[in-house]
Amino acid sequence: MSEALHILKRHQLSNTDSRRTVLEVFLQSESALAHQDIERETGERFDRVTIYRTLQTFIDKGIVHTIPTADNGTKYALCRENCSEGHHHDNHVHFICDVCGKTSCLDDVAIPSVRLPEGFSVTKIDMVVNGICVECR
Amino acid sequence: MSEALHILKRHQLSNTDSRRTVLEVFLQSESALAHQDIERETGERFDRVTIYRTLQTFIDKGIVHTIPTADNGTKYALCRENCSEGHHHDNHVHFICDVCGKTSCLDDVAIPSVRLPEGFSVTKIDMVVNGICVECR
DNA sequence: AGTTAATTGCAACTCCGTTGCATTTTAACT
DNA sequence: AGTTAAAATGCAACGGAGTTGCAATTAACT
Repeated sequence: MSEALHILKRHQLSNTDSRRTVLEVFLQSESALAHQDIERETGERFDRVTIYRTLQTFIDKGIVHTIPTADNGTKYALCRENCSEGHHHDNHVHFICDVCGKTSCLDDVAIPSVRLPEGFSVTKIDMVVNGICVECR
Repeated sequence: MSEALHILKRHQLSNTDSRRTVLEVFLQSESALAHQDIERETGERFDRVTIYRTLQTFIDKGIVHTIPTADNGTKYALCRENCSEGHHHDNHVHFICDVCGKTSCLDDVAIPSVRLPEGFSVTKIDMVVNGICVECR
């Protein structure tokens, strides 16, 4: 059984053409993908709306997580750790290369803790680093 | 001379109704503002486009900086430190309260340094913390 | 194979931000 | 103050991102 199929099964998602194909695109990609990238990589075979809904389903199930981009867009990447339904554990730094534009999860770089002023509590932290990646330097 | 006027003078910006009014809104606000907030606070007196252009001018001049929001929007806040033309020094953590929704600059909370893998260089770091602010707890 | 529920595609829509252009306002200079 | 050139504004129109309702299609199960 293919990896993609396995993931769908594990999350009790029905095996549809678009879900399988979108998952395969993620599995073959090293960097995070924008909605447009996915449209292109799937060969324009699926409706925009279908891809949006597929992505939303994957997010709900903890299969992918989102990454905010500098221009107020969203990119999507597979969750490495075991994210559970409705709760993500993507406590890692996201990196955007200024040269190649690729967005990637630095899975091994944990977000450092930060001391907030008295009375503030934390539920979520996003850290996005821009710079030049190891490929482009 | 009003504070707003002073800021405009200092950055060699002509003193127009919209610029003065938008600046005054910022000066009177504790939290960061979305474009919509500014439209409302200025009494719908200016065209959307004018406000967008005014904000862009302020960003270019280092008067305000942007803050990404969770839903891929943008908020704007005055720069406290002296940002120079074309270069911002907003090296502080941004905080979004899950209860009141207000976005604010934690000017006193510096972004902690982070160790990236070998070969990666850094040009910019964004850190956005979600949680509950001191007012809402 | 047939039934039911889930998924998809299509059309339409909202929202955010941008661009071109004609009109108005500002600022600088008599 | 009046003139003028440059800058700023308002309007209309556009483009992209994401959403919603609904009818048609497909998957999963007996």
